[in-house]
Amino acid sequence: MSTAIWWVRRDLRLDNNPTLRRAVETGLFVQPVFILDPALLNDDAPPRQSFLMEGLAALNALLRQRGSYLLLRHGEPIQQLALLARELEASIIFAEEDYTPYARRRDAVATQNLPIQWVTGLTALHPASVVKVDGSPYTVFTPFMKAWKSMPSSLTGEWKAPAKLAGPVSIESHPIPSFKKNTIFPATQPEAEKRLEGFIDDGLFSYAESRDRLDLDGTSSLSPYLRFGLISIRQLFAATEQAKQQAPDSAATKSAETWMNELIWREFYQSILYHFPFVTYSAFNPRFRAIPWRDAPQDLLAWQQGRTGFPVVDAAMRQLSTIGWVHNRARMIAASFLAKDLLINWQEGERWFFNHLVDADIAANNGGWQWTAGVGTDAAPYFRVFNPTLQGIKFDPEGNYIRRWVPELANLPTKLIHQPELMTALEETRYNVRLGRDYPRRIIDRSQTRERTLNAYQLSKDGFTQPYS
DNA sequence: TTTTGAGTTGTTCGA
DNA sequence: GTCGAACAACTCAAA
Repeated sequence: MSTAIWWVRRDLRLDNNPTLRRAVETGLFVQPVFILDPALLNDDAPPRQSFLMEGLAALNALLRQRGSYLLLRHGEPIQQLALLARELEASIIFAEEDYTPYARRRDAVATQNLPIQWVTGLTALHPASVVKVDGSPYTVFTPFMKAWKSMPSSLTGEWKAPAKLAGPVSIESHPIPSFKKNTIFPATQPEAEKRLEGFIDDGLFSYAESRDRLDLDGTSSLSPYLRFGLISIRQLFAATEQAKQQAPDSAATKSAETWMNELIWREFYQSILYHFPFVTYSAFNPRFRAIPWRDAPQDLLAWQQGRTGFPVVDAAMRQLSTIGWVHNRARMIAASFLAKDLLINWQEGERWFFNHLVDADIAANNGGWQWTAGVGTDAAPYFRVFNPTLQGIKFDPEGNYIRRWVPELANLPTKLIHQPELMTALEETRYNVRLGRDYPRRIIDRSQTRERTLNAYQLSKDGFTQPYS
């Protein structure tokens, strides 16, 4: 009997895995394979790399319970797969589609050289299937969302991996590189399931009102699990749809709807990346490709290190470097500050986030940055500049988010924590915080930055003469 | 082809 | 403290 290879990529789970399911349904022996691609392994993103390794170890443990194992190799993926296919006498390979430019180049080579079958699973719906009647892609979220919801459901119900997954032969596997266990986001499938259950039970129906609160756990915190496929996006949609049927009131229904739309945002940005791969190196909107960004390495450094003197921005940036995850609103506040207050190229911020976030996904990270910088699809109007003080007061009313991540301000009363620069000398002594010594003074005066930014964006717009295409 | 309605997440100013 | 308008006029999607 021949073998089917399940090429594991960013679908590190057994249950509700459409790719594994396809492989199992061939009736062949299924051998799970993961290739560590040196081109994707670097030391720029330690939290994500570590999460991946932990996820691989957890997947291997699950497989061993079923008499199988994760066959791991290092090297150029297509070459390694070709070698393995020969060693295993495999007649077919199944893999989940991935839409980054790098993945698509690699996978095109795989299609030409290997007996490979592609399965949609990174998104609930294939990006090429949610398009306008003329076949062109959506570039505005709301029409995309409506079209997405009108599509026939792709939900196929729960699928549990078989209790036995033994392959015919055991061939040598390279060891999984060492990693540091993530104490905040344990990279296991049961942990992801637990979080989903917890969020559906207690969180989903209040999501609309609490999701923006920086000081509460109002979000699902599932993003790292979605990023590496420790949980299935279709399972999230199905669980949400099911819970929505039992919503106790219209507010709860609305909350479930809001959460579902967030998941559709994820589908939207995957679709944007699929149809417009140039967004990885260029603003989506050609009018905003000539903004005269500031070259301000000191300001960039202060932003990266959480030393801007704007408490909520600093809290976000320190949360990022400490745990590799940041509340979505805090991401927007920090991103808006970099692009629209410091007038530093959003791509600098995109890269920093990408290297530090445990959940960083090219499509979502890029989409979020382009949106916040006002240069992307359906973007925030460019004159919309977040005021970090107001955002802090509104979404961290007691200042507890700031106290947690900027501990030198923890003693300040709520009245001052969003504006430590208003402290009198007496208050500095009383709370034992000296500005410029214990906490930085503001690195910019925001009263001028809005106009500076509007001018810079206007210049780019005015200089743009090519027709929009 | 032309027209029309709509478009995630804000801030500031002045009444 | 609250409210509406301005920000700047724009593009997208669908009828």
